[in-house]
Amino acid sequence: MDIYFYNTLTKKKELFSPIETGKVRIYSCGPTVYKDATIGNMRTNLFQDTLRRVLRYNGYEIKHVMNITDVGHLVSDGDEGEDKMLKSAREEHKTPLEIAEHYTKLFFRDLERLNIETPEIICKATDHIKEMLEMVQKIMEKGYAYETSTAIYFDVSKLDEYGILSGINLREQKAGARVDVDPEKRNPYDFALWIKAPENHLMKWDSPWGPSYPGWHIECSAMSTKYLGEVFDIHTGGIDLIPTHHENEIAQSKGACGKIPAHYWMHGEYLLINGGKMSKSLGNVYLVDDIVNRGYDPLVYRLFNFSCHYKGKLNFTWEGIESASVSLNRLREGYQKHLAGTEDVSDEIINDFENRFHQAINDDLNMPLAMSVVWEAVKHPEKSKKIAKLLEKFDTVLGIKITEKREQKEIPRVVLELVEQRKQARANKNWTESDRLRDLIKEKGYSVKDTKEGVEITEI
RNA sequence: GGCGACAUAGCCAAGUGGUAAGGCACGAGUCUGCAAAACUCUGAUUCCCCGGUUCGAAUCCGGGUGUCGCCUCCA
Repeated sequence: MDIYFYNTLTKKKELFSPIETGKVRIYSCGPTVYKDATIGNMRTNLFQDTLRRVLRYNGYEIKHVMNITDVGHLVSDGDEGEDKMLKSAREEHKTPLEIAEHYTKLFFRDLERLNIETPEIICKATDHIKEMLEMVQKIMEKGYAYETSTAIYFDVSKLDEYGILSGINLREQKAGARVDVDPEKRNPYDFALWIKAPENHLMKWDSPWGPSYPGWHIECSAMSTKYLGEVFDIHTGGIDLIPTHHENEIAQSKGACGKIPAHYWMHGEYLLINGGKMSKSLGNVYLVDDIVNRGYDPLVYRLFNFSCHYKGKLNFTWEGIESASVSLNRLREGYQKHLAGTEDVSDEIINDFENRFHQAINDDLNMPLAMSVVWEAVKHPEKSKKIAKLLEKFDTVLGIKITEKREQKEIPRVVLELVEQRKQARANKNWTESDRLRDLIKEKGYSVKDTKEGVEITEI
């Protein structure tokens, strides 16, 4: 079945056609490991994970590379200010390496909690200084870069179409809108490929230009080339990376080898907080921890993301999370009913569900539409193992662990005793006592439900 | 000033020419001693406004209005 993706490069939905039959090579811009990853970062990772899962559903073999930025990302994209890693290190009284290790660990813990698959290759910027330097030299030799007293800059005026991704036109840009600190820069949009290190700079390497360190963008170009080749299939990232980072990656690749590095550029939209933007500088940031601390299964956040297309703004509210939480529960219970079901469902119905689900995910990852098919299957009146099996197949894309049962944690003996007492009271039809005990159990943090199979005890 | 996105029921949201998916909430019912959970049923003559094209438009065109994002950091 054909797959269509919206391509930021052409601003159109296009038929996906890989370079190599049956294989897809993807590069995703990963985290700068200087602070906690937010649920906004995770939205992008969820989008990328869905992309992987959809491609695999279609039978593709995937080679997915994600970088870890542990050097070179300055506080400002205009190549100004401190390196983010150094700033965090200074603020937290740690070494840059410790900072990187700490936040990398937390990042992968969040990926795991959200059931996001780890890309085949994870690569750190600091492990690829050699490759980066080689690329900078290549760009330099081809005449696309120049040296100043502080850095090696890419000369954007040497490219005929800098800005194709974001649609900016250099001539129409307001002069001076971008304030430059470095007067030696030839054009306002020139960016640093390599930066000469001031004395006492913590992270620096030897280079033809003395002790220095990489600019932010070169790592992605160098590592994607190393692991995926000069041109690969799909490049992904958050929408904010379009105007600077990805534009510059394209510039670098064109400078080094004359080609745009990827055929398809896909970008995930922002997650909003109560209708406005979330940003580290505004301080209205939520972490996966915040969701877990409110007692939600982290996969609730995953399901929440499927309520909207990846290219649309998604508004985060606790009401929305509660809604997703109820949904996740009902999906899982619905699955259990089909699993225990003994009725038969025609292959025609199964194929129709499968077909429509497949069509939805192949249409630029239309998860909201795909979910409507999932719900139809879950709510199908005939309870059948065939549907349970189908839902398991769907879950290879959804990743919400639909087969999971509600966790029965160890219940304290005190609570069990109260439940036993209540059972007695109910047998004696002593409802006042029964209700009193139910309140008491609630105070201990548990709720009781009287089902046909007996009493169900759940932690609140 | 430049670039871009969006506007569909109380909320989230799909749908890009053929007569409005789905989820949550609300309400009614089944079950229950009562609850809770679960299940069943129920909601837009209508898609921001005004024109136009068409047999036919939420969907295309023109013009408004409003919201948001980027061009400072951020996925």
